[in-house]
Amino acid sequence: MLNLKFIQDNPELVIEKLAVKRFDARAIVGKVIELYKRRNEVQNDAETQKADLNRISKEIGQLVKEGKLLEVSLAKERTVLLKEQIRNFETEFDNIDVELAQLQVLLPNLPSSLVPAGKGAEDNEIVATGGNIPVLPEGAKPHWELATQYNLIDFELGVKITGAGFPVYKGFGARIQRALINFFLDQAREQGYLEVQPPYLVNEASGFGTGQLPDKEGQMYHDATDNLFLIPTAEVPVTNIFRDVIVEAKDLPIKTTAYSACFRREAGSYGKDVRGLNRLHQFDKVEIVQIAHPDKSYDSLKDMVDYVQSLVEKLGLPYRILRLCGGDMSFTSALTYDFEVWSAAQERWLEVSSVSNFESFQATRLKLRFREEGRSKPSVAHTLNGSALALPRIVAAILENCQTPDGILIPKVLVPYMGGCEIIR
RNA sequence: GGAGAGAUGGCAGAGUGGUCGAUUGCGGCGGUCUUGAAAACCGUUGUACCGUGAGGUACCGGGGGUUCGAAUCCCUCUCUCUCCGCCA
Repeated sequence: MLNLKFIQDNPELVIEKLAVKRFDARAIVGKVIELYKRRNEVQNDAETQKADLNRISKEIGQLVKEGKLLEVSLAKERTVLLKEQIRNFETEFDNIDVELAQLQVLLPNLPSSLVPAGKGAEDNEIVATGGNIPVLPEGAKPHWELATQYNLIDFELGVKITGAGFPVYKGFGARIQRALINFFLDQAREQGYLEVQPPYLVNEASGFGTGQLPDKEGQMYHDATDNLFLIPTAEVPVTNIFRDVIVEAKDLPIKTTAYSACFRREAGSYGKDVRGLNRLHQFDKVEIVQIAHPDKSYDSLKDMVDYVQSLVEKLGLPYRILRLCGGDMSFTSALTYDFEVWSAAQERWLEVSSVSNFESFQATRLKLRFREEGRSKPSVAHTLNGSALALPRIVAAILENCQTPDGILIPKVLVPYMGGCEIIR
């Protein structure tokens, strides 16, 4: 979320920047400035009177000790009005504070200056492409047919056990999942990421910290009995490791990676978008997260984009990298690069990674700060994260792109992770 | 699920109505000493908000109450730990 003082000092900038995200911030910003000013006035009034009350209280303590009972009761009388005024100011302050907090979470993050204007997916900028689009043999099949033919994934079984969007992976299908997870984690470790295994259920404070709450609870599965949420991405628990934390500047950037299952309700999706592995309620993903110095966070972003690019390169998948336009970006992001791989039988691009710099937007909510050497005050850090990578669509692309009349060719980098299996027959 | 204990500053751990933002120890930082280091000694060491500043206000798990005054008393919620039960 945006800092209130920042909004007050830069109202025009906020309005202008959020217009790129197609968000009209004028009314909210105006209200914020008005309330913020009033809140400061009220705070000043309340604190001045509290200082008086505190002083009188001390005097009373002294007078009691000296046995001057008449003065004591006179002093007590003086506090009656003071206390009432303080109560009034505090009530007003609290009301304004609540109102400000509600307004504050309505404002999206400001997009970076690199973000192109635009409405939706069609306005995203392609900044890089790589790999070769394969020419498929006669009778090439989409991944859901291949998955059934080679007995890799049982969608029907998942429906029986749970419902649509919860496939059961079997045999080499299960194995290629495990191979990808291990490959991704090993690669991340070599890049200096610390591997962690986070909880899959998070509390409300964590959901708020990374921006899923209060607005997007519809995206997450919720356990009402204990008021816990199934994570939609490891980003939530991993980033919340750093909630209410002050780190040392010399330790930045802090690089963390985690594999987790991810759970998304995906209400409202239908049709070809949810066919096969295209969109699931439960899927596997390896996530990378960085905590960075504000001056260096765009270096971190580049580092992460380069790294994700190296993964799709190593897997030999045709890909492109998009810089998302204002209209297609998430609420919390300042700059996002999406990675898409070519799904040769479906003949469409599938998003497999989204790498974002949130700048101070999450960190402000998280109260994640860093301290420079010496005795300077702590300041708010920057957070970034990215998928590296999400599995299902990678599996879909491998099945489709690597199909041959003899079977599915396993990408070379995965063969050691598949017990030497080079082709699924 | 049953029973009990507890929540205080980076950590450990005092404090049971007034001068307590909070004794002390450890850790951290600065200094003296030393060829250097250790030890010893001295000093320093939370966060947020308001204020140009001096300074002020708040925070002892969260919320509410009693009181001129609450870390301290009362109510309530949450969480943690221990023991028993169950169990991967």
